Amino acid sequence: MGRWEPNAQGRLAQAALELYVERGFDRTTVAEIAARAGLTERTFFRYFTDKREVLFGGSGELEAVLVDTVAAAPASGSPIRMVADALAAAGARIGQRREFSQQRQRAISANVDLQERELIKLAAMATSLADALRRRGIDDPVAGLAAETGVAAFKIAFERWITAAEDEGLERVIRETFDQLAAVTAPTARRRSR
Amino acid sequence: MGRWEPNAQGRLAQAALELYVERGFDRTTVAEIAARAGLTERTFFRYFTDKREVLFGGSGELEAVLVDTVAAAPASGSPIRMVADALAAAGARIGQRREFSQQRQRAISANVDLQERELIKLAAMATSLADALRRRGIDDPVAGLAAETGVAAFKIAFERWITAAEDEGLERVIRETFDQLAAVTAPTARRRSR
DNA sequence: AAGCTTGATGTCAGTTACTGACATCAAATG
DNA sequence: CATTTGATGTCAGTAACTGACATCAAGCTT
Repeated sequence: MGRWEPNAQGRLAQAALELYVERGFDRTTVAEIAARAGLTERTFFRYFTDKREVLFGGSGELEAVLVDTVAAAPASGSPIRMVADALAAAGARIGQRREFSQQRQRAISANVDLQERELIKLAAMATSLADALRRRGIDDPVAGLAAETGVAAFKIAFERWITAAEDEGLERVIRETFDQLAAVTAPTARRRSR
Repeated sequence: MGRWEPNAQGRLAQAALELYVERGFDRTTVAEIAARAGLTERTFFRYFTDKREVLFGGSGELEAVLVDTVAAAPASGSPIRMVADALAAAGARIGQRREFSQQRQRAISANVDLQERELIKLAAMATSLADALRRRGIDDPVAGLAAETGVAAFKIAFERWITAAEDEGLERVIRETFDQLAAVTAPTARRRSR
């Protein structure tokens, strides 16, 4: 048996999520999180750069999925197709833990600081996607546009998935949302009801 | 002559921008900003909710422009068209102060906390746009998608405008970017090089 | 004009996120 | 067995932000 309980980082993340849901992000102190995990405040800050980051541990892996998927995509696909596939692959990962995602999102929705952090994680995903596209020979502005609009679609899809009465499968929702995207951004041809 | 120098809020905002550019956001204390404006730290926090907000004073007006433009848009246009027009109108405002925007963006680019704040302002714009669209009878998911992808396009346009060698006119860049958007998100027809 | 009210500002004390420097101590290592 | 290492703790400090109360010129009332 080791000197300390195992998985300090995981215990901290778990304790933080519980407390953020129980009493809200700003009525939770880092000292409380650490105490619930059987550790001290100082140790919390060795694992997480700040009080918000504790909810965003998986974002590095997700970015890797995006980048790898784009890197491995067939060259025959359009940029937006590559982006859609990458985000669907990421969605397949996230989609496996809907219960957790819902709890986490409940905490985030209740606090602006956490929303800011979520947004910058999504922005980082967009940046990684755009870089990956450029490595596939796709120039700006297409690379940037495909990445940013793709992430925009992902946001919409994620929200629909998380608030739905039952689990429709995040990957599937993402694909449906990308189908709708094409119709929405098409030039003003239809609907010209003159 | 009044008891105090006029325009305390403006002086604080000016001093903050200067200091953020001169030595960076996190090497600037609120006390320093206040001192440069001839005020105290406490007064700073009466005008701005936090140290970041001081760079985002205009965001309320911008949202109003977006909402008003969508509300007044001809019913014959598509949702994405309404969004494009609204963002172009907002762009016309911002576009008049390129020098200021560049300085401000230099400060933001150098600091993650400021980037987070900027992202949530953009997200708020998207939310307002979506709400305005719904008031025009456009349902989800179209309203949400048009708003989010529109703001995504705006981001790309703004970045191009701000980094360009010379001022091409933000409104014009926005319109060009929306034109490219349709091509990017179109289904995989072209480019099918099999 | 004397007195009262108001509103912008200042002062001060307190909480909490976060950081750097140093201490501890069981386990791994040689 | 002595040494090193790595995860944790302790402690002191900075700075963002908040609440409570004080100040005082300008304007209003009578």
